Amino acid sequence: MKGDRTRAAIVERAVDIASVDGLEGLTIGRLADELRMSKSGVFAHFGSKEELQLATVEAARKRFIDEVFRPALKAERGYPRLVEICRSWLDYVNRDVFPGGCFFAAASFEFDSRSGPVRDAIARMMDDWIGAIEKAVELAQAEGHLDPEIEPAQLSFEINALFFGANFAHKLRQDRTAIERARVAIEHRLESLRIDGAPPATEPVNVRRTTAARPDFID
Amino acid sequence: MKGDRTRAAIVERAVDIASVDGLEGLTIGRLADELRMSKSGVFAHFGSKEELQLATVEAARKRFIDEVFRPALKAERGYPRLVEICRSWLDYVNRDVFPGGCFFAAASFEFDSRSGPVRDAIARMMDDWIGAIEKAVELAQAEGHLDPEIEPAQLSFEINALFFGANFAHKLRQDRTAIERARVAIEHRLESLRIDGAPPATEPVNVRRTTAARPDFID
DNA sequence: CCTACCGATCGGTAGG
DNA sequence: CCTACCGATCGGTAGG
Repeated sequence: MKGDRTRAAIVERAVDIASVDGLEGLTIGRLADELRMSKSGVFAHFGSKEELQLATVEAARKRFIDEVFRPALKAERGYPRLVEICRSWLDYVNRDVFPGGCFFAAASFEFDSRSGPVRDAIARMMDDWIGAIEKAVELAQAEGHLDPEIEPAQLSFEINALFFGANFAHKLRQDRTAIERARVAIEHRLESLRIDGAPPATEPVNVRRTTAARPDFID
Repeated sequence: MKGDRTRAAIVERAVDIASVDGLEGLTIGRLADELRMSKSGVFAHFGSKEELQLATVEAARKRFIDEVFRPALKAERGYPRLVEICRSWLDYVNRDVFPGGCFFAAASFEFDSRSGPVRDAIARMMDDWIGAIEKAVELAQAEGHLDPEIEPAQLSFEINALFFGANFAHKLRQDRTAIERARVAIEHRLESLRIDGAPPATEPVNVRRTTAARPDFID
């Protein structure tokens, strides 16, 4: 009982640390310090750093589903739900659900050239998530809301790419137009595939103009 | 002279290590082992780990420009060059110019929630690179090849996002359709903005169908 | 560029 | 859940 609550507290803290400093940057000593526990007290809950990392990925997965995916399922099945999943994702980055931005974007790029159980857990999560977007596309097609010719795997690839692009521009470039740019790109794309008469997205699509360019890319 | 060659060898190795294990995962001890040098021999070239990281980012920048950007400049100014920059980027991931995939995608997501000179160097590089894409868009507009209404910053945002999505799907998901999906998405988008009569891209755009979906995203 | 070393921290263990 | 400890490795230094 109490052990479970302690473990949960450790793992939630681990998720926040890892979203900023990475799953390899996560250390048992730092966790212990921040939670005012002994290192061995933290360690005992997991038995190895790898098990701690796996528990951290799993906790991040649950937080992601609770904060991003489940709320979007309330939207009407078909085109509205597909749009809502995308808006929910963009809102999740804006809301700082993880202090370091999207946990799984960071973890994906950290582990994409490694091997082992941690990489596999991250890849499984991303397969599932992209599969969920694909399923939303298929449902929108089945409802007669979306062009039946578009391949769900292609569209979910594009949507996910724009999510990562938004996270990147928002966090690294501190570009305050990033989220809106991604929303506009996604909703223009979806709108171009929407069947006449299907329920539209609730807000209009608007592009804002900003300034641009740096000349001196080559030294 | 000889010191310069040694330093260059250290830094090239550092780039390869960091593309796989990250700029924080890069250690002086491992570099020394792989290059059969003493730790202090490696260390003396830089004076601190941070300076080593900065030298590593700079070497990666040069390799990126040589392998991705400069070759694409040979293409005819305007629409053809814009397409060629995108193809060059996708080819660069396919060719394994860095063993861990795109160095700057990995570095961007590793440092996007940190502060300091290393983060700033990565952000500057990405600003410059995205600025170079913007400039290619502006040139295509100036040549009368591309819709003058599209905002260069919006289009370069979308293109860069699809690059990251390609790197992600190719490296983490080991999806062999990833590069082609990104190419199709980018070239469809560019084609939709191309002015009638402007020089087209050299190859046709083709979407291949593949299988999809996993059902059980929520446990 | 080397040997030899420093204190701090890493993941992990023993024993309670 | 703790104290007390282990060998290995970290970034960095002294002195040559």
